Amino acid sequence: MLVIMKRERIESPAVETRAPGRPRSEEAHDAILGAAVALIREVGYDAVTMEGIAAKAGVGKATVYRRWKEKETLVIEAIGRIVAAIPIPDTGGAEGDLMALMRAALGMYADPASGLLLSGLVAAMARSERIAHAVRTGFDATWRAAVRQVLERAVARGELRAGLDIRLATDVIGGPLFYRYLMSGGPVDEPLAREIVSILLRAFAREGGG
Amino acid sequence: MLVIMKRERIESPAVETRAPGRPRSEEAHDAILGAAVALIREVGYDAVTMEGIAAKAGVGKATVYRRWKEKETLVIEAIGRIVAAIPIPDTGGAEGDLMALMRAALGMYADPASGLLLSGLVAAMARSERIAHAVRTGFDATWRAAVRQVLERAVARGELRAGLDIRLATDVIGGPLFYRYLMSGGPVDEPLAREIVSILLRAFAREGGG
Amino acid sequence: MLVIMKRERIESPAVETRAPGRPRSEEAHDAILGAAVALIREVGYDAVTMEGIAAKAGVGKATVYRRWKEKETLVIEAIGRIVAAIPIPDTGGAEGDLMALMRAALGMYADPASGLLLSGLVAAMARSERIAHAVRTGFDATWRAAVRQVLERAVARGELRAGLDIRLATDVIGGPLFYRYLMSGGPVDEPLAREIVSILLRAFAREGGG
Amino acid sequence: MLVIMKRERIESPAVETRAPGRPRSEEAHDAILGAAVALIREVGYDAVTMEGIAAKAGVGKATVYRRWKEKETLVIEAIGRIVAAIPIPDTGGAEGDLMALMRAALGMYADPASGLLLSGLVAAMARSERIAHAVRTGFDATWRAAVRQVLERAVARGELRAGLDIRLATDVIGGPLFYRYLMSGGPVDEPLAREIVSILLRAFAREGGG
DNA sequence: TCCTAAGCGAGACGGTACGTCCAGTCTTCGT
DNA sequence: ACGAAGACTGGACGTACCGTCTCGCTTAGGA
Repeated sequence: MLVIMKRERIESPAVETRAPGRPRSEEAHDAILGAAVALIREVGYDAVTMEGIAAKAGVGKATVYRRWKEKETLVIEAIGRIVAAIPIPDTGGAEGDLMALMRAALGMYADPASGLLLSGLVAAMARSERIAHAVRTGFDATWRAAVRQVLERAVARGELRAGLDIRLATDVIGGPLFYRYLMSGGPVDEPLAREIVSILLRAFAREGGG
Repeated sequence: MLVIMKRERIESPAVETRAPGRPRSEEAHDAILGAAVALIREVGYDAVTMEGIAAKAGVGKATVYRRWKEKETLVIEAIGRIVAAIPIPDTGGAEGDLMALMRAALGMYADPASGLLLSGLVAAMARSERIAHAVRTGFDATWRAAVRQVLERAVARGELRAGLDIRLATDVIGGPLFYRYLMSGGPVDEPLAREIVSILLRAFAREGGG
Repeated sequence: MLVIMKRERIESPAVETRAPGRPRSEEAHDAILGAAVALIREVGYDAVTMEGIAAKAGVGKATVYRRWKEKETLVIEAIGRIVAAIPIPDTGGAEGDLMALMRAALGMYADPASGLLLSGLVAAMARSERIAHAVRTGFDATWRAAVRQVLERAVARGELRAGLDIRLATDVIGGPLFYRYLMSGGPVDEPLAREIVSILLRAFAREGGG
Repeated sequence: MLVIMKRERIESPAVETRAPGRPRSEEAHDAILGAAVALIREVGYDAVTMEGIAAKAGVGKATVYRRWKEKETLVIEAIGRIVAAIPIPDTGGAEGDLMALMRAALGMYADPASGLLLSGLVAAMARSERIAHAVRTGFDATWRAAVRQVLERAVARGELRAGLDIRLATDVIGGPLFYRYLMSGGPVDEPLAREIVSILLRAFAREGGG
């Protein structure tokens, strides 16, 4: 699952030594990243062009290339910007916590821009190991961390059995939504979320429990 | 989940009525697809060009564009050639049947071409409703039909509870593999498959059953 | 000078005839030539395509190529169709005859289609000696013959001097209109015609004449 | 009549204000025109391709298209390079001056490239008002200005009658050569020039003069 | 205060591929 | 044995980007 989060700069010039000459403009930097994010959401990954980004940012192409050696590098960083902080819920129970997480995910899928973003991302990941890595250590990791924390708390409370495979559980929670959204085209909604949480709870309930 | 089938042409001329004029050359068609497959293997997905494909196939560019409106469509179909069909298993038990299905899926994910195929497909689907429809009624529907048949048989045998949501079950079976393969990057292997089947069987077991 | 006729007869439907499987080759022939003429007038020589001609004639490309080996050959023949019989005037005097000829020419220049036709023709002549020959022995020759006859009659009547260079006189009559129309862009009208006739009469008046 | 002049750029960027950005390369410009001229000579007008020109000039296609919107415009300008300027003669007499002008024109017609140049120009003018205007205010105007000056001097000297229609005289001088060269195919030579000058002098001689 | 290095927006540069359009040829079917 | 339809190879067209390279200018810090 991915829920987009806040991420810091991936590529940056070494700023340790004081460079001579005019310093790089922080404004231009932000404008470029902002334009890239906007274009990725608007037209999708493939249709984004460096010229379009530069134009939208009101910046010369050279200014873009001075900071990012190639399109891929910039897009990776831009993708990192498309983040939502995902609050880790604490409702006191596993079901409540998981549903809160699910609702955050549903919110993302409900955004019409997400289809292009997600699919473009997936295509880019398949083509570039660097992009794949950026996405995995970026917003996917954030989601997984949130799920992990919720699950561990549930284990600690005795709601779920100790030793459950957290990675597996995470994929079971997020996978069906992802698959439905991108491939099979069914509704990605609250009932689906509820069913999945229910399946998970049943499957990983404390032994001898429920 | 999708397991690629025969050769469900995405772009195809209406073949209902006998067309006048010279029919399209099956040789040219095969040569183009063959050249595309060869080039994808040689230089990789991104570096494939329509001009290169036409040249390697010994064919005019117009002949390529007559069949595939755009590069993406052709490349997707070419990659689809690499992947194989899925037989509907009948081992006599739900677990055996589901694992057989899973192994077919694992086989596809194990093919290095699949990442490109799947991600290209996903990106194309997000861009084009036509492609999305073709994939959903083609590749994906085939997989879903196989799963449905296996599940219905299990219900008939009393292994699974009547009235289970087959669409949901299908997404729960296929989603985690798809998600792991394209997004989170974990292993898509036999243990994962076994766990998922196990979760499903537990979640949808006949009520009161063991 | 060339004088182009207003020739209709572009369409050749007339499908009333029952075809027992015998060639209607003459119809196709005429339809092709008619379509070629129409297209030359409509869009100019360069923009004419064999496909356009075949389509407009309601004929397959092969049918066109069966009769004319290449575009040039067809266009040559089509151009030959765009000729008008130019009536040789006989007003009883050189000035009247020449002005009658002039008015025929002015009529052609007044037709808006003539600009494209003429310029296309000129370009085609420069490119192809065969086309040049066709044009020169086709409608240019018709014009020259008319002028010649008028001038010879005038000589016979004693209005113009014997031994005048008829070719020169013809070029002096036709050249300025042609040049103005195609190059300098001035008006090609009655006053111009009158002046030219007047110059010619003065220049070639019988020696010792008025 | 036209005698091609200096280098009256047909397509040119607005040069009034200092443009931002990298200025266009004069080297590239010359290389393109040079390559175009060379190819026209080598393979002929029709067979010239923009790709060939760009390749021979060692230049990207975009660099060519940035300067000339279409093939025709470039080729016309390239051909214009082949032809030289026309000096305004001053021999002291109308006949001498006019014959000097005529000889300049004959020189142009004698150049084998001129047929292609002229016909291409004419075709382009018929297709494009912009090109027509450029040619009329460029090439053609230069010739007309020279003729005008010669004629006005002759009027001032009393050799030709006051109030003669200069535009008419210019067309009568240039038209027959142009027509003969492009259409009727007769010789464009000194005798023709001499006859035309003679006709003109007779037709526009000072009244009562001899 | 001026010098120098590097920044800036703008846009041209050489390339490569795109998707379209014809020329002239070939192939199928129907009449 | 035609003729209509339309596919075939080949190759130029004009466009759009890529990543690089000037241009004339601005913005600092250090001399």
